[in-house]
Amino acid sequence: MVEDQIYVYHAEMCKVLSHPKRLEAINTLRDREMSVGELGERLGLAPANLSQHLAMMRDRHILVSRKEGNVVYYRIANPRLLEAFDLLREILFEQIRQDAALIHGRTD
Amino acid sequence: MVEDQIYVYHAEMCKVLSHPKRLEAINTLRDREMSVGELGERLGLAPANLSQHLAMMRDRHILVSRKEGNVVYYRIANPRLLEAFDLLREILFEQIRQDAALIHGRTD
DNA sequence: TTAGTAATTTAGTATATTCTGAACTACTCT
DNA sequence: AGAGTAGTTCAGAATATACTAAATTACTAA
Repeated sequence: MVEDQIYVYHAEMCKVLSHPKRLEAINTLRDREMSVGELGERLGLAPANLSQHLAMMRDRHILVSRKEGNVVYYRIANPRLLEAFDLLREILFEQIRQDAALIHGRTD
Repeated sequence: MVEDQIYVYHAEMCKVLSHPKRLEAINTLRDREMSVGELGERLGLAPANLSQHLAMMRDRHILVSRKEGNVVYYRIANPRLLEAFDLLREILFEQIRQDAALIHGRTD
């Protein structure tokens, strides 16, 4: 079925989003593009490792890059992805609050 | 940092969502709860395999289960998760349309 | 042209995920 | 109690992911 392909594609996108440092990279690029060097410092990742994460996200069209001289800048390809990022995060916070309330015996 | 933990938690959630059959299960449970047997038939999964997927989603509070006699029913724990599911899917469709347009030389 | 810098690619190892079949648990019905 | 059914758990093999260090590419500037 062609429907199956949607699930595969959807799952692949989620797989890219399923690493803390990739999520942090996306969130760090929220407002502006950034060089690989600067991003590496902020995330605390070795250049080779970061480069692999970025290539993966570029391949999935999550990020786009441009080169200026010696420096490569990455930015979010589609700002709408941040909507999905924020929504899921909001749902998670809600869930964490509920779980915490359960542990502390609250019902509100 | 405590901020790091959010990324880890967010990433773990995405990891659960990063399998086509798990996504299909979520989408199949959208409107009503379903027994493991019925779900297995719909998804075309072996009982052992499905059971593992379901346990994983239950552990992450994506699904909840209830037992009635011999039969176990699963349902979506938090309907808001479907909002995130639908939003990401919508973004993906948009992206696929754009990629297709590029291949076919359109600019609209 | 040479030395240096930014980023990427490659190769290898360690770890995690997925799936299968067999064993097991919990329940029903006779 | 015994046979049957629904679902789960366990053990393993196959595959995929993540990270590291070393080699490589593309560029800049002396």
